[in-house]
Amino acid sequence: MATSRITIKDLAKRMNFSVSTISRALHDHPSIGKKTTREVKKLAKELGYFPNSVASNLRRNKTTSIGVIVPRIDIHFHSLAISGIEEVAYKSGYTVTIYQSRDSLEREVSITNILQTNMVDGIIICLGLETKDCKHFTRFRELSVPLVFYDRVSDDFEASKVIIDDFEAAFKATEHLILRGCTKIAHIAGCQSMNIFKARKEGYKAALAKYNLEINDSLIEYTTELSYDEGVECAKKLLSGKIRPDGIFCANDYTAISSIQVFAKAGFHVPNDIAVVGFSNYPISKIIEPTLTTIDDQAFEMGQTAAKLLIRQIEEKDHVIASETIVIKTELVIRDSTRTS
Amino acid sequence: MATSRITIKDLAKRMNFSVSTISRALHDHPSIGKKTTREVKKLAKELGYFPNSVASNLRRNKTTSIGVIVPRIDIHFHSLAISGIEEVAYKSGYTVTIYQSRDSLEREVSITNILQTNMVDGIIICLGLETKDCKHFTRFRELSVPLVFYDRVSDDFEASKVIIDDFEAAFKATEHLILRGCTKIAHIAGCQSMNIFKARKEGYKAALAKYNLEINDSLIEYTTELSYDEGVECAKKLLSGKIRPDGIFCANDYTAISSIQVFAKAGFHVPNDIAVVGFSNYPISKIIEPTLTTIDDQAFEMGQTAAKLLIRQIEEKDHVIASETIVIKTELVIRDSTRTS
DNA sequence: TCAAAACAAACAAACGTTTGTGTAAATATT
DNA sequence: AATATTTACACAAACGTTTGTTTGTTTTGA
Repeated sequence: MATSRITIKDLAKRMNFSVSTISRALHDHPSIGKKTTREVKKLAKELGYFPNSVASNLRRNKTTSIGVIVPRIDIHFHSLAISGIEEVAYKSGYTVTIYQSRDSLEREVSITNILQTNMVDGIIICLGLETKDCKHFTRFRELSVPLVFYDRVSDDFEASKVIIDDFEAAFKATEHLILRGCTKIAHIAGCQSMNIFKARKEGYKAALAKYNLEINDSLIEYTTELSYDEGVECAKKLLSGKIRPDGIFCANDYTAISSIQVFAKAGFHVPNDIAVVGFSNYPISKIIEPTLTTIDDQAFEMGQTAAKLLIRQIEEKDHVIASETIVIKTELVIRDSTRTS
Repeated sequence: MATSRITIKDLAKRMNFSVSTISRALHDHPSIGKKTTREVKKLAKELGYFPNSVASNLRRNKTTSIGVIVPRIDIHFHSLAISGIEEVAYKSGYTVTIYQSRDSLEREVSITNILQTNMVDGIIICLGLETKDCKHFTRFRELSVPLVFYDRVSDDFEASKVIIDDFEAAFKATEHLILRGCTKIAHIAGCQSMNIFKARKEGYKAALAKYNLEINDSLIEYTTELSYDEGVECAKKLLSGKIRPDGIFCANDYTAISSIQVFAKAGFHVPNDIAVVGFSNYPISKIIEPTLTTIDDQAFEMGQTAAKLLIRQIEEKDHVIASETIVIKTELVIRDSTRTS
């Protein structure tokens, strides 16, 4: 038998107070007597009263919940980011509801519909691969629901963003290879319709340029999704190409690992014959042998920052919100795949 | 300037209908004329009406949302499970809000408070390490909010559960080592206060017993959290122990990988000198060299099953709900770490 | 001692839906 | 043609809060 939930009304009836008095007492409103407040709270605890946030939300027109749209949550980068989001949301009293777009535009749009009826106070988004156009997000602007994009953002859409400087990170990574003596540095690139992967390639090129190394298109291999298997293919091409590289900067860790393995299997020593740098600092990168030098993309911190930014915008809603772009500092983590042994 | 949200009232005013007519029209209620229904829907679309689910939730006393409590979402097992949960929830029109207990009992309890005020329709839980006692969940039973536990469950608490047969999986894994010729099989075990890790150890022992192999306690190493580093320690102990094992069954993939690496570095060939089986089938296990034989723990499917079970219970709420325990089939994924080359 | 101020609580409306009931008009039944 | 039935809609209450306003009582200040 379900004992039905106890409400403010129940407390009011039991104590012969009005519901408004109970409500105010529970919120420590100054116009309620000290003694009354104490007793109301006591009884509330005794009876196991919990506020019904649905009712409260309706009345206050606020849900203290934020929606998060990610391509897939089982990708480590995103689960880490969500972890960061949840962490600051929890501490600020917000609730996090998650949605996977699975890189489908249709689903992303459908999620925006759901979010609109669900009345979240703000939304954090990492765009799906198919999304070229953010018009399905404009309505939130009209409804003054703040948005914060992270990692995969749209240049054309004005909103707050949390990103890393992919260009600078790639530059740093490539420069690291150069400084350790590599002169023929290859690049395994990600899908070029995504800004972040384009930026990584540009950073790579810029580093070569700075040190007067030739930029050779035959040393750049393209993938569509930076999978391990694609990495193997790319590495094999590099292995059998005209120019044998002595260093590779890969746009993620998976392709970096395939590269290491392909070259190692072909008899090359990593890093002595060929040094490899990845991107993301996935857990695997410190376990693989040799351990992988990589760029830490600060997923957790990105999530935290996005959430902080969003909550600030939610709570400053009366003020005009200036879109803000925060660039998170990345870190080059040097490990054995570039460390001369 | 925020154009304020349009409501049923607005539609009613514009069309000179009562709000009840609008509401019923939007829901295709038979007592509303075909023409009216059509026109209401048309105007609703034109004006960009979206239902306010908070109001609807309050009235219907139903939120079509489910809460998920996991220790940490950035653990691959959990992010995969959540992905499965989100997948079926999405298709059934439910929303998923996530909470991380971070293996803290205090936080787990605090989350139950939040969930109680947030009025979710049901909860999916993977218990934190500190949780020995589930009394903070009993109130949901009284409130008739269905619960489904997965993976880390409590034997003492009656509720629906989705688990794998850890005993059987461990048995299978160990048997696999035996059948390939291993006779001195070690085990790297997880925290024995958790059922699942205890079961894995028991399954290991049972397999040895079945094949009349000696169960030797000096071949069992214990860890507290099955970390990579702990795995290295355990493997080193096994390496320098009296009895040199020729096979290891590890309670997870990380410790399996450390074992492989420690033994390989000591000059042993994997799998010829020592075969290794892990547990979980983490992404890394098919990338590491040699690739790792392991038990696939079906995280995604567990999540899906938990969500299906929960939603069924939510929607059959008038009926008496029988607690149900579903055991997901695991799979032994045979790879190079046990495949004689 | 009396008005003014401060205190403590009640009243009532509102948030946007959903839904049981009531009621005219239109249609069907005889 | 009178009654019964159906159709199509309106009315109003309710869900559990929050909050502006009002009311009654007590305390303060001169």
